[in-house]
Amino acid sequence: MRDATTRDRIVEAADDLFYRRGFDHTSFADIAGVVRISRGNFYYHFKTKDEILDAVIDARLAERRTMLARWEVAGETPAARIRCFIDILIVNQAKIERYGCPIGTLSTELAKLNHAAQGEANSLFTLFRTWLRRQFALLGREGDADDLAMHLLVRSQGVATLFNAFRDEAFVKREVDAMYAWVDACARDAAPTTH
Amino acid sequence: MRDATTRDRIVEAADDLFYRRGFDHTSFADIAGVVRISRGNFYYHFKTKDEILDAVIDARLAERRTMLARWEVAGETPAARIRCFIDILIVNQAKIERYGCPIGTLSTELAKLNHAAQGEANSLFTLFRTWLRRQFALLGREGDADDLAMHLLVRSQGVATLFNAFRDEAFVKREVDAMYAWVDACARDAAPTTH
DNA sequence: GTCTATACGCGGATAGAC
DNA sequence: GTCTATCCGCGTATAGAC
Repeated sequence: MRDATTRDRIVEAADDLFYRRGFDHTSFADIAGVVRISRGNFYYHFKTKDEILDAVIDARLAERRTMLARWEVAGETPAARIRCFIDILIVNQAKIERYGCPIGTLSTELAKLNHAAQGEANSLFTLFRTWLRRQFALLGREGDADDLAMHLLVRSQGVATLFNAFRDEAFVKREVDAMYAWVDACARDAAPTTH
Repeated sequence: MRDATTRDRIVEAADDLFYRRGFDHTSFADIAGVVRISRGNFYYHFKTKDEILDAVIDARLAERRTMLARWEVAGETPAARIRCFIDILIVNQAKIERYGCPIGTLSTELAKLNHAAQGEANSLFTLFRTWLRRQFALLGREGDADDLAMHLLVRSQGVATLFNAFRDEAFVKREVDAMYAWVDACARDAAPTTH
């Protein structure tokens, strides 16, 4: 792999700062400080701050798509793959505790800013929604796969928000276990395959 | 009731704007425009913007306490009172669709800003958590009342976040119905009273 | 491609008149 | 108690040298 271009390094730093501090609250000076370039140099790579946001969202989309592809390989059954999704709350525990969910908090912030990129940001949610829907369908829940996908997004978003507020690890563990049990129940309730 | 003081009107306008646009993104000029006072006049009533935030949080706490007291009267059973909480998602549907949950989004924003008032803002969550815990205990679930309270907060927060992103009313209705059913199941699972 | 210098408005905050 | 005038730093963005 070649060295990261300056553009790539800007996007990477912005991604991190937008997550940790929020999009609006992150300044060019903040990003420049991380990337070690001057503020003026920014405008060679991007015309506006909004263009950086678009690039960050694209990068997040690409990264999550790669992650989903990995789960396809790692999970032998649909239930196992859905558990990979639930496990994000454990794997990224430290970051979620401090900064919440990178997708949910960006979506929420852009809604308040009434920002043009709201739709782009929400496509991150849609990526997971669609993927989960397929897993639930494979689980034998074709009829309500999308409802189940949304329900799981609800619970993971809620856990992220409240973990960020209360910072209680035992709480996350309980909720994750409850989600595991719920997925198992979904599988049990599926109409038995007839063949 | 006496006329609202200028201070009250500032707090009321700030409360609304902090909710709709976010705390950081709301300027003194924005609030002054609503209240129809000059920017200079602010500093007679508050020393800093952070003091306005404290006052807004206090106002929200007082308002929610009043609301909970109303529910105590309106709901004949613990289950009915818990349903009052769930119904916020319906009653405030239009606002949640546009701006999310006023408590959750403030908590999330202050965490990113690493703001001193994080604890104050989280006390809004605690208010509901404690109240719900008591209702679940009265329902016969003394043993895990707090876990159940947190679980309901998880689901209402998650629904608010995803409703704000996807703006799908049918989704809210489904999730609210599922929460109703879950509360009923909680009541059924309670150990039967022995006397 | 990266830099320095700079424009220019908006942010919170202060001083002091009325 | 409310106003006007003003300070000053930081925000995005631009111009142009190297």
